[in-house]
Amino acid sequence: MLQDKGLSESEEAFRAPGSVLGETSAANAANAPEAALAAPGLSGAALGSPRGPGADIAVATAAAAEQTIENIKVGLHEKELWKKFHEAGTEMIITKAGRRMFPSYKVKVTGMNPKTKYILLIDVVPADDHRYKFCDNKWMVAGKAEPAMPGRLYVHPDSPATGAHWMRQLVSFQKLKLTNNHLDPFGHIILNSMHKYQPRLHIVKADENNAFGSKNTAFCTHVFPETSFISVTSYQNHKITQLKIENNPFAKGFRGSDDSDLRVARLQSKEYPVISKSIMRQRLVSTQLSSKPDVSPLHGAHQALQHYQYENGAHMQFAAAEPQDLPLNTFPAQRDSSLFYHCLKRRDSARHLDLPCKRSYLEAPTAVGEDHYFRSPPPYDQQMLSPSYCSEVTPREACMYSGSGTEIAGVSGVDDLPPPPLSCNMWTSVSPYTSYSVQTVETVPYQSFPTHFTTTTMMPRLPPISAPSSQPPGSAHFSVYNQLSQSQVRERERGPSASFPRERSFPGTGTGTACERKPPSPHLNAANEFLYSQSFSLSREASLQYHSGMGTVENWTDG
DNA sequence: TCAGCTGGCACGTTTGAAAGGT
DNA sequence: AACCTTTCAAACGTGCCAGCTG
Repeated sequence: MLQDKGLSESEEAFRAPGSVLGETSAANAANAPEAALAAPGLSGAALGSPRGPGADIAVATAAAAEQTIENIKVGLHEKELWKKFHEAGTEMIITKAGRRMFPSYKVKVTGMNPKTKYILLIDVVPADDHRYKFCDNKWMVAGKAEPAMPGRLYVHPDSPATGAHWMRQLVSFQKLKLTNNHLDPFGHIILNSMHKYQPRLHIVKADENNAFGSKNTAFCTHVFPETSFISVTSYQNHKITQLKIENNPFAKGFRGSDDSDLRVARLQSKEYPVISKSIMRQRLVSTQLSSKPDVSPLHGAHQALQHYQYENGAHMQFAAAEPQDLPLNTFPAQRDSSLFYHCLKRRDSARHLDLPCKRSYLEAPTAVGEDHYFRSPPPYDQQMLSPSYCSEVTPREACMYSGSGTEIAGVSGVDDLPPPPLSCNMWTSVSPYTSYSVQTVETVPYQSFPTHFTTTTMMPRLPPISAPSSQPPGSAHFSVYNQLSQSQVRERERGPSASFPRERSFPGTGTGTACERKPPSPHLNAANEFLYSQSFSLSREASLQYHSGMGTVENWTDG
């Protein structure tokens, strides 16, 4: 199950002549201008940064891991499609029940050690601290961002798996869902509507226990700027709607009757609004209901039919075009690309690939259920303004110790705060994207993060626990379990012998209450902890220029 | 008043199970 | 009995709109 079920693109798509991947390499950032590296956590030692006693040993032992990690390259699948959306200003619907991303996040990974196990996970971090509104066919800043939502991680269900497994074919995060439900029990990524976000892919080397966090743990982070998006509860930009309808197979019901018509409709859409089937249907109903008595009942239907014909490109003129429906490229492309993809489809015959490590991943009891090494960070503004917070906190101080908050006394603004309960909502992603390293080759009008490397942290820091978006009291266990996807929830309930069934979601009812659920995957916890730790690790080296998304963990004790 | 959100709807896709054939 | 193919139905994902809400 390398790919989420339902994924059918073949790896040949990446091998076919002419196919090109937008690729990032943790090691070769400087040599990959097309790559957008971000959030790198390069070992400070590799850059000659000052370290405390013992750090050199840790760095030396991590060298081997770095060798592997830094060779990993990640290519974004369907980069062209992503760019299409990006140029129009990608919007992602968020719903209470959770909505998938489209285009879905799929990558091709190369350069892994075939025998080494890795954990792949995604988080979605705020791209800035603005709230947006769609006005005059373009996105405009509408104020300051609301407090960040719990920065959940989406761990690929195959994790941990060998490099050979990951490299075998596309790695799909198709099942990742976005929600605006602050209390979402399914582990979906929680976002604020009308905010801009940036997904990030993290590749973490698993240790001998199929977890990570040991001394040699290394990781890299890959960011594709074209995958940034603005979360919405309903589409704002008509062009995005059309792109979704045209490209998402699930939205075929809103297309024209056949491809040729669709193509014409696409051409027309540049100049005239496209009236979808559903609009036609609903207009038909409303028109029939509201039509004047002296008008034939078919009149409305006729009008609606005309709309439908226009949608299908049967006519070249449409006088009733509404100005607001005119597509407008609110985010003009900054980079002309000739990238081309071969998008082949095939059934994934190995849909239910069962990894020996999966069982432990799914069933192993949590190794961390206590609040022993998380501390609430200062509020975002403090993070941004406080040099001590950004640059003087070590991972050990932040994460490796249990006990009192005095161990992170260097963290400004946290001393007065009680330690938060351990939770998978230990947001790894809360502070705006600008707060950590990003190398963006291309710039986008609404992006505010720097277009060149300015190193700060590997991962964004925790939000203030006083933030309104924080977990409700006593929800720690609940939150921890939240990291499991619905399928994982069901999988757990089916027991270890169960195969991987087709996923069914049960919004609202779920498959049990939070208190009935089993402990979360240790990997999920570890993922948060590990990545969170790196934020502090790299904060310490804020003055350095990083060119690789790699980091090491020193003195990690996995639970 | 209005921007944003929610719920219900219809449509097409996906997928596992069942049925039938080899 | 085992395997493969086809068919079917239910669940799912999607965009749409009316109505609701703060």
